[in-house]
Amino acid sequence: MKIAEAKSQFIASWGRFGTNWGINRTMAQIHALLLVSPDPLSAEEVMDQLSISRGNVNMNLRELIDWGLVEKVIIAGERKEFFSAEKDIWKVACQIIKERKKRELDLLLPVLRELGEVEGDKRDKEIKTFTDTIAGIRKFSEQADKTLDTMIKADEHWFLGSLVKLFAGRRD
Amino acid sequence: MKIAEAKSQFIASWGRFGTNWGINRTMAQIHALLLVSPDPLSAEEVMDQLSISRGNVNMNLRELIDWGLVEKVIIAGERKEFFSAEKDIWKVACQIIKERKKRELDLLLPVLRELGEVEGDKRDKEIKTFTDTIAGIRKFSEQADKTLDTMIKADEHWFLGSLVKLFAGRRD
DNA sequence: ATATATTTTCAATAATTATTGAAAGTTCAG
DNA sequence: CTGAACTTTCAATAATTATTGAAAATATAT
Repeated sequence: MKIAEAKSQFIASWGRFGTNWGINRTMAQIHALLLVSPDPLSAEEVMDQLSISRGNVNMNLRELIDWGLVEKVIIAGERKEFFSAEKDIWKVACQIIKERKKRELDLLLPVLRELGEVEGDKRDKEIKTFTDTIAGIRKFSEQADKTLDTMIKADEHWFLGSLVKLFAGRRD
Repeated sequence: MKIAEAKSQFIASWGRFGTNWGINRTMAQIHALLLVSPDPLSAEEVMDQLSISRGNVNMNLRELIDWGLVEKVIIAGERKEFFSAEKDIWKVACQIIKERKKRELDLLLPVLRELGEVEGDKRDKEIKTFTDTIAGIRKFSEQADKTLDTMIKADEHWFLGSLVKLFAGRRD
C-alpha cells in the first residue's frame, strides 16, 4: 500500500472509531491527520487535506487543544499558526483519561452521593432496589476514580511492560 | 428527596452519561429504569414511565439484549414479555468491556497491522512518522486487548478490593 | 379455525448535531 | 495609522440520527 492511501485509510478508521466514543468524526479525523504528519500543519493545510471548511477546522482544532491533544506551534518567519499533535500514544491515552474523568466521573459522583440519601423505608422493595443499585454504582465509580488517578500518575513502561502479568497473577 | 424524583433524576443522569459514550439517550434511560426496578417490566410499562413510543422501546430493548445487559423474563400466567437488567455493576461493566472490545478493538487491530506494512523508504520523514505512529498505536492496542481480557476473567472482589494498592506499589 | 393480544418492522417525520461561509474581529508589518 | 493576512464567530443550512405510529407479522387462548 502507498503512503497516501495508508494515511487516508488511517484517517477514515480513526474517524469511525471516534464516533463510537462520543467524539465527532471531523475532530477525530483532524487528530489522525496531525498524528501522522511529521511537521505541524496550518489550518489551511488541514482544510485542503480533509476538504472541510475553515470554520469547521477552527472549531475542531480549538476542541482538540481543549482536550490537551494538540498544540499551537509558532514557526519563525511565518504569520500563520501551525498545529501539532502529541504522538506518544501513552500520553494521548492519559490525557483522554484525565479529561473524561474530569468531565464525567467528577460530575456523576456527587449526583450518585445525593441519590443515595433518598428518603423512605429501606424495607420497601422499591427503595431497597434503588439504594442498592445506586450504592453499587457509586462504589464502582469511586474505585474507578482512584484507579484512574493511579494510572495517570504511572508511566508508560509500567503499562506496556508488566500490567498483564500483574493482573493475571492476582487472585485473592 | 422522594423515591420518584430520585428515580427520574437517575434516569436523566444515566441518559446524559450514555450520550458521552456513543450510546443513544433512550437506550441508556431504559437501562437506568430497569436497573432501579425491583421487578421486571413490560414494554408497556417502559413506554408509560419514559413517555416513548412502542417501536422505540422495542428497538432499544432489543439493542440492550444484544449488548447482554437486559434479558427477557417469562412470568407465569402472563402473555406479555417482561424485561429485567443485570444489577451487579461489576458484571455490567465486564459485559460492556467485552462487547466494546469485540466491536472496536477486534476491528481496529487488523487495520493497524495492515497499515504498518506501508511501502516506501523508512528514511523518508513522512513514512517514518506514519509507521512509528501506527506501530505505537498498535502496540498500545494489543496491550489493552490483553489487559481487558484479563480483567474480564477476573472477579469483582479483585477490582473493588485491592487494585489500587497493586497499581500504586508498582514501579519498575 | 378465529379472534385477540402482543411484538416487530419500517417509511415518514422530528430532533439533534455538524458544517458552511461570509462577516466581524484580531494581529502585525510597513 | 492603514491595509493585508489571518482567525474567530455564528446564523443559516445540510447531514445525520432518533422517534413515531400504523400496518404487518406472530403468538396464544378458546
